[in-house]
Amino acid sequence: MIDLTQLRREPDVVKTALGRRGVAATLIDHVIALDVEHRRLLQEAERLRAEIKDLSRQVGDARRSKDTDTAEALTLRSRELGESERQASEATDEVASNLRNELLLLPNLPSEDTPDGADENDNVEVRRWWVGMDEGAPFPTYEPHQRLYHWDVAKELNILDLEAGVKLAGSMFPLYRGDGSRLLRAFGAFALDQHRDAYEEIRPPSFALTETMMSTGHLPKSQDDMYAIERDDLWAIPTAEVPLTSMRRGEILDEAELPLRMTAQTACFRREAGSAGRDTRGLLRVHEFDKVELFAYCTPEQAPAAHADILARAEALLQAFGLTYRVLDLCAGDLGTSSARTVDLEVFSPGVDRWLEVSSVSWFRDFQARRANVRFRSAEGTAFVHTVNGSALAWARIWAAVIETNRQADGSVKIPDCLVPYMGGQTHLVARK
RNA sequence: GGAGGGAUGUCAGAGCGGCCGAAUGAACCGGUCUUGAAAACCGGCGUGGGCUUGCCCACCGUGGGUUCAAAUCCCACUCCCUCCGCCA
Repeated sequence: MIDLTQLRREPDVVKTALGRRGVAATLIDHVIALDVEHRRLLQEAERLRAEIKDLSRQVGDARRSKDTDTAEALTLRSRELGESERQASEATDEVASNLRNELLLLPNLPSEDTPDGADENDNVEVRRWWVGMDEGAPFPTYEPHQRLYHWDVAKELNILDLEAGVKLAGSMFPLYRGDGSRLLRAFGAFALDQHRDAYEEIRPPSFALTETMMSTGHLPKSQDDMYAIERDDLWAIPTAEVPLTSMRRGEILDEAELPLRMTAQTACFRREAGSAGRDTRGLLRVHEFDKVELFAYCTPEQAPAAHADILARAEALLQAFGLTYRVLDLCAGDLGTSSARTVDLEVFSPGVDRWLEVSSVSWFRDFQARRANVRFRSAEGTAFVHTVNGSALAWARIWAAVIETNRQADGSVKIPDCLVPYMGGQTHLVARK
């Protein structure tokens, strides 16, 4: 949620900033008008309530001094006011609720460093990395044996059974088998171990309350992309960001606790409502995938470093896996609702011959903290924390990229060295009967 | 799923329908005393909102209701504790 006080004080700043993401100025003017109306009604309701409270006190005094006539008269007067107060309060609540609903739909202000642009085509490529780049090696040219789709490689090796997934849960719910499943486990175990030095490992619930989904900004706007369990009023989490951001919801943290860093691997559920028919092959786009998330509550001053740390860790994993990747600075038009600044990581996967998004590292300023009401106390008083988070990493696409990139001429797939201990010493995936 | 008990500030813990945003104690912050510390004593000490910056309003698990007036009475829900049932 954006800061209403800021909207009042500098409406033009907000309009310009949100205009960069395509929000119409008239929409913001409407919110401002609602706010003015709300305060007008609020004052009236509060004035009436103050008067009733005062009369009630007088009734009490009159009753104590056995002045029944005065008490009766005051009671009558107060009862009349009560009706007006009830109406005024209802009107106030209605406008307040409209105001809140509109406010919840407004996205965050992009940071100053976020590049201009309308959509993903305007994202700015910051840099690329590939094995040997530091020693002067050119961008990799991939061999023919690496140009096989991962779903075909997987079939040869019997490590993925997409048909079985379809049978169980419908399309885009993958089922991993044998070493394929073990590889997935290795990814998660390795990554979580890498983050242990600074991030507390959390295993949160896979479902969340509506309120929890509201806090990160996934509701109400992206409702159609979420799986709902209506009977129990729960939602399947689309990322561990959802539970982690709400872990300290409604609390005031001690400044000394910050930055408070956590990591969690969870299943992530996404309906992908807007992308039916796109990327339906293999693991490019799936309804359920495992992901390790890095998260931090921090002070505004700590936020840039916290953001940089998450990005560095995600990159370190990609480098450890030996994958080619690029870093994109997302433009204002492509930013997620809650984010002020986002950097995406995309790996190049030679089989499908495409860049695949495997991480998104975002800084939300106090947008989510305001929704979740997470504050910190310092010498200067209390203020909302900043939240930052990022994937390190989303495993389905990493799995695909490793399978394609590391396929050898003999058809086996070399396991990245860092994962070998997590694969029980196994160095290659080979066809098994 | 059934029966009973509970939910009040950072914590513990009072609270009669009427100066109750809330006693008291602890913690914490400041001061006096002290060479220093402890003790003692004095003062301070929740969050949010509105506007005429001094006042007003809201908040005692959540949401409704009764009343001139609700932390207090009534209803529903949530969570915690105890017991029974079921269960990986």
